[in-house]
Amino acid sequence: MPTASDIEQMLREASLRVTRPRLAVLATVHEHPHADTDSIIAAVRAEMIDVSHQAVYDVLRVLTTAGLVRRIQPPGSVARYESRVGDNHHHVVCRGCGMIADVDCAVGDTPCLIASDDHGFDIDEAEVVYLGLCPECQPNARIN
Amino acid sequence: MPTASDIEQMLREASLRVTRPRLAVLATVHEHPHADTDSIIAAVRAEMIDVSHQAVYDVLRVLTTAGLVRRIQPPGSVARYESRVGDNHHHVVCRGCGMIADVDCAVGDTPCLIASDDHGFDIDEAEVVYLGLCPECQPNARIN
DNA sequence: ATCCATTCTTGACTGATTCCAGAAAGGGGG
DNA sequence: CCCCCTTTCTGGAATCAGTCAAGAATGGAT
Repeated sequence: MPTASDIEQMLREASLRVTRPRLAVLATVHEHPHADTDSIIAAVRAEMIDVSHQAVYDVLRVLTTAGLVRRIQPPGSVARYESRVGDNHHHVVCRGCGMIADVDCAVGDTPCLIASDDHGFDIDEAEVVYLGLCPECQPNARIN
Repeated sequence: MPTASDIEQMLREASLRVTRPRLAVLATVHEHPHADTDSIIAAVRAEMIDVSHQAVYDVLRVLTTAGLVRRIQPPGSVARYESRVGDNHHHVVCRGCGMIADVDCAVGDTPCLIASDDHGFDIDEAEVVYLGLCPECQPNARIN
């Protein structure tokens, strides 16, 4: 887990101003992977840091643009953010409880970038979402 | 393109009541792949069929549950619907204009169902979204 | 220390989707 | 072919995530 000064340095390296909301939000994303915006707001405020929800939305957009966090949008869920960037990894989403876990790509570094027919598109990224049941939800599903 | 009676039969085979809104919505999804809800409402009304937007939302949910249409939610876009179901195919989304095209899976029928570490999840589906630029948007991107 | 651009706050607003309750319509059994 | 019950449709209001706008505050280069 990065320290407060690590976080600060990340901001500086991205040529971003270092402000209290940014430090708090970025630290929170590192502490709570896959958190949605509301959870992030709650977590930041729990640290006794007073921020408007607007500021959090702004900061998350800026951090995403700067590549410091990654925004993921699982089907049927609001936007979530994570700090793991730069490696091409994907996600499993539980159909039962919505839990999200990271998975590395089975094939290679740029795994699914090969579509059978790309229709002339210039493809630069592939988002993969696996859907299934987490270990905890599997027993419940069998009962029904 | 399925005829009106094909559409009707699809509904019956799914044990769904045959109603005007359902016929119209299902036909529209066949005619306009990747349409969002608003476009579907507009297209249905253009056929002089008067439906409430609520009915369209209902019908789409019912058809999705019955497996007659598939709901897709590209990042940064509202929900869209398509009639191609049952085959495991994916989508390319253009970063420029938002256009969506179908792509078959490069690897096989159940392509990316193999995650390197599945965390104990029971995975039954993989959604893949390729992001890039469509042929039309590529020249514009180069200018910037 | 000062100044300007950037960022934050407050509060209102949009747009997609859902909830609700009553009205209407499908279709299997008679 | 008709009736009744269940499912579906209508219209309106509500919710929820996310965005817009204008003014106040703050970071950091000089």
